[in-house]
Amino acid sequence: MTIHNVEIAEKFTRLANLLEIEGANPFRVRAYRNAARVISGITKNVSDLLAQGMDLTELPGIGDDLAEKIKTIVNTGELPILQQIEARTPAVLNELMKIEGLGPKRVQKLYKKLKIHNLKDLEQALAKGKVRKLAGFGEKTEKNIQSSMQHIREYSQRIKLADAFSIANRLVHYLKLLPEAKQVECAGSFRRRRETVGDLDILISANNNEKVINHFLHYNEIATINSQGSTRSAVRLHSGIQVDLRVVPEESYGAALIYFTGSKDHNIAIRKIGIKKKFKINEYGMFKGKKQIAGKSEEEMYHKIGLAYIEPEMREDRGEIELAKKNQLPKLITLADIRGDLHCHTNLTDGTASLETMAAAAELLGYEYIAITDHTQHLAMVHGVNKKSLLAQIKAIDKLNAQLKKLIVLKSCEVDILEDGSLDLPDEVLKELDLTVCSIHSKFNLSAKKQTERVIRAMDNPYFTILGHPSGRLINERKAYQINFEKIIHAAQERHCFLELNAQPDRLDLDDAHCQLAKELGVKLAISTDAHSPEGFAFMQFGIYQARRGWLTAEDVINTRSLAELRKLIKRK
DNA sequence: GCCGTTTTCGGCCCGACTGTTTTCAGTCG
Repeated sequence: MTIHNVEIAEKFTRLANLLEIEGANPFRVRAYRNAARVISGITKNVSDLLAQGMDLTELPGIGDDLAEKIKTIVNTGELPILQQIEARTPAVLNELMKIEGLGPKRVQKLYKKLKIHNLKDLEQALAKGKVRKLAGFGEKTEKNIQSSMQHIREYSQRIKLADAFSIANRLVHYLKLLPEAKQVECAGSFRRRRETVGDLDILISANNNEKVINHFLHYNEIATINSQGSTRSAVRLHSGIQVDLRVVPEESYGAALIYFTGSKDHNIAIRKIGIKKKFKINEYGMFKGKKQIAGKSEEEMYHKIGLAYIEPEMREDRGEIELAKKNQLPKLITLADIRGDLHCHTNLTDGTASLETMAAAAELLGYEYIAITDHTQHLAMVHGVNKKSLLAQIKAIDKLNAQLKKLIVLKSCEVDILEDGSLDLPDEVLKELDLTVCSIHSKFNLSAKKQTERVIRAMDNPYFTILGHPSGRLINERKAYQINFEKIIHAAQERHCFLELNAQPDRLDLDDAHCQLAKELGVKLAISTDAHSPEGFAFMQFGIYQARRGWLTAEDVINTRSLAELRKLIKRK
């Protein structure tokens, strides 16, 4: 049995929560939390690394003790200290920590005084009015707990980045209407472009706080106001998302932007560098004694502590700070680098627009090329193409290309990878195409071994070009299928194939960590929208964000190339 | 529990807001 990194991380997180509830040394708790984060941030399997003889104490925040505990988990699947603690403190207390306003101290009190073990117990105690009678609790706390529980029941998930975009942009636009608001930005995980967003953190620089906060509180999408002070306020919108607003003076804007963009771990790391240089860093700026020496802009803050400017998408404390020290940060890809889209559908299968309409839309975007990739016959549900209909489409594309002035339409299709790893159309048809996108659309539940072999066998076909949506996950809906990515990426590298970063907002597949792994192992990606309509081409921006989170440069992505270069690059050897 | 160009012991990021207090603990980001 292989133990996966997420399982190790989950054990440490559970241990940290329970220790905290028991009132353990907070720094010990932090050490376990940190270990969970470090482990889950490693793209390679820790059990494999151990088998290769790696010394885990080389990892940041992992000392002799934690290295030993990780080994124990890998070898036995168990963490004895966690079992001991769970024997005396119920594991389900973890659930209670998710409620807003309940931290370790209050959870401990609920458990010890009222024998509350889980959400159900809590609900009953609340109904009987027991909670408000506890010392430190009161009527308002009781109400807050009830409303947070209600919210958890209704919206347990973080929302997708694309959904957050429309909500955030509308709010930012509203806030900018006020002349007193000098600079307005949505910070937090939104600005780091994480694939899902928990809440929105809005930062404003102004010299009239009262007016700004008042304006904010009159936004017509606000459902409830949770807190309001002279520099910050928190509300919940009708859409269910929480918004935290913070107002700072202009001379602090850069410092505050770093602080509120996070991640928390990135901030802790840069504050530590500040401390070494005898500076104090907070959201108001950088201080030497009482004197402010930086704070107006992010660039100034980073430079003052000897770091190159770090793009928000990289601020996860995954090694970016070390690179910034050496001025070796990658130049991240931008939307402007993209010259074409290699995955889109027409109304021949499940798209909504004709070949001609899709081509015209791509031409308007200034693209040099697109690949038309309709589904193949195995996907009968959408009338996937067979040999005959694909050959007809090829003819239509030839005809269209003769008329188009700026764009070239590449002949392609999204070929189903069948269960045995064969492709859904015969080679004699595939050889007529410029490239293929090969994807799994069936048999998601194979074992990791079988699924991996299936894909690698497909790559053995000389007409395989790009592996489409490689993990098959749908964010918040469907988990990735079991597959060994390291093996897949190695196989792609050996066979001169490519992986897709599918830019559909509910896919964003590959994820950031696997983008990084592909780059490390020398495999290039195609960032493609999988557009099913002309509007679908606009999803490219979300693919770019994910790519930036995976540290990709224009060099790492094949559809940043001119058509001639692309043709050379995708030619199988 | 981790870690060291002030350290192998004694630190570990830091400030705002709420609610329950009557000066501050708890929580959050």
